[in-house]
Amino acid sequence: MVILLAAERKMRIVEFVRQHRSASVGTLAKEFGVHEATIRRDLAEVEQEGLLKRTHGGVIVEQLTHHEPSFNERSGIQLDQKERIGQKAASLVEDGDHIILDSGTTTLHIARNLVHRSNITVITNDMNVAAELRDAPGVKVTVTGGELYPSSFMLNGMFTDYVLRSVHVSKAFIATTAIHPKYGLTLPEAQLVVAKQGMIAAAQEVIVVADETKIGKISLYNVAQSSAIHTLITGKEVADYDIKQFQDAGIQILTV
Amino acid sequence: MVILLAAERKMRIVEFVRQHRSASVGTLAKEFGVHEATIRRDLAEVEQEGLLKRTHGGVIVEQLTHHEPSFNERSGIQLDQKERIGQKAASLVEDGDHIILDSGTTTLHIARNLVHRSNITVITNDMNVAAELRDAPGVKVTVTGGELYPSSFMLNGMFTDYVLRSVHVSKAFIATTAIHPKYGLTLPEAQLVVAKQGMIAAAQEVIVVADETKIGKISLYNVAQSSAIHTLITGKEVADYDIKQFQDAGIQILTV
DNA sequence: TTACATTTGTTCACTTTTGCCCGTTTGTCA
DNA sequence: TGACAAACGGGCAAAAGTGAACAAATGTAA
Repeated sequence: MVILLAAERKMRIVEFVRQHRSASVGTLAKEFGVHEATIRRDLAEVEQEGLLKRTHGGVIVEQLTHHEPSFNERSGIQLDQKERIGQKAASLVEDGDHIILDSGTTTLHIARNLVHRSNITVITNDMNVAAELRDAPGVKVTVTGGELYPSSFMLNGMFTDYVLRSVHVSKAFIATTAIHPKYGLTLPEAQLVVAKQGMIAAAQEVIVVADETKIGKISLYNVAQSSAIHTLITGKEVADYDIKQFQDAGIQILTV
Repeated sequence: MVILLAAERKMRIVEFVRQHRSASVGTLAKEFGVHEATIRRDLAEVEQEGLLKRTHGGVIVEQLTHHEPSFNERSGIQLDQKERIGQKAASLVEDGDHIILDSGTTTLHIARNLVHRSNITVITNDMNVAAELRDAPGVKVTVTGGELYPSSFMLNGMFTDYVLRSVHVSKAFIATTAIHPKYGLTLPEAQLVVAKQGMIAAAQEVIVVADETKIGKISLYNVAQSSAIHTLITGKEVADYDIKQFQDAGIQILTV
């Protein structure tokens, strides 16, 4: 362990915590080879300067007050239902999970409900979802990259596909405009098919989130059969008849 | 150990500390073969000149970039300078160009000046830059992807590097916290080095944008030598002496 | 050479930093 | 809620660093 100047150690602490989002006093003490009491004294000063925020047991990065996380707030339609779906979906995420969040307004609501969680890694192709989770201390965010779709925040293309082929996650939350018990997941645009298929292939468990208006719909391009989908989360407005159809297709359906 | 004149030793101390980011009195004493008391006297003078900052046990480089950026960026002068640099940089972009825009506040100003242009492709690792150009009808945007840095909009990591290795552009606009005529482009954080090197390698013409406060600074990690940089755009506040130094190093320098 | 100024090295009293001890506070879990 | 362990902060002494005074070495000029 190289001995550092006190001033430099303080700067490195700030760097370290910014990279790791948070750190315990013990971790920092071991990292820099000094006594825990010394770390506490350092942290007191660093907090005084407003760079980090002290908590019991360690530090976290100071939550910036200007809460302007997402670039844009759209979608008034089905807002209440989407919010309920987002909350339910987020509750399926366990600490330590690595998940994929597809681009969409419903998945954005999932992100909002993950802000206060800890030790979660999120891979997304939506800049809005990424921006929402940007300051969440317990959430690591990876953006897929790719071409930015005009007047949206979705990324798509060969780079997106490459990243999705390079990862493996426990759960993928997929948004869609059409899901049908027999024909499965379909899309109106061919360009988006590969990315969604990549997400499905990268996940152990595939969870589709869709409000009532998407249920029973069929679009032109086939993305995935019903058998590839494990769970569907939708609103309680959906008819019992439809629910039964999905259950018969082997899909676990959660209505909220 | 070569015996140095006092004045030269002082200059060498400044260089040494700038390269190492910090140094203890003992290290410097051994390095220059003089007594610690002599080093202390030197440091007192050097600090008087405002070149380095004294701490208990040694010295560190005055980290304007770490503690005062919020102040600097809010200060109207700096903002004005960045705006001028952004405008000038944007004027170098020709219709049909494919360019890389690095993450940073100055490069964000470049993006703002590209909104009304046509037939331009922008590759960026900054979600803010991407969002700024999102609705520009004549600009295609590709985001590199990667891990999202806490409290910023920068993307970094293996996916960023992969994308940068996969593209070729006519011009890359690089932001930095330190550029020096002799030591070239340097960074305080090791993790960002590969991405910047990728941008430089992907471009036919490398253009560094840096306001006055970055000129002549040296940070720990080496990114690129001066010979790899074609053009430097900075504010007219920069001293003629510094300008000449960069010109002698073969860098075209534009002051606005 | 001598006289004098400047710089460097040495010593020492003083200050800051650090590690450790221990009583108090805080978070967790049954 | 109460018990328990972890974390905290204040006090203290050892260690490291500092500044000032002074001596020694070096440089300069008559």
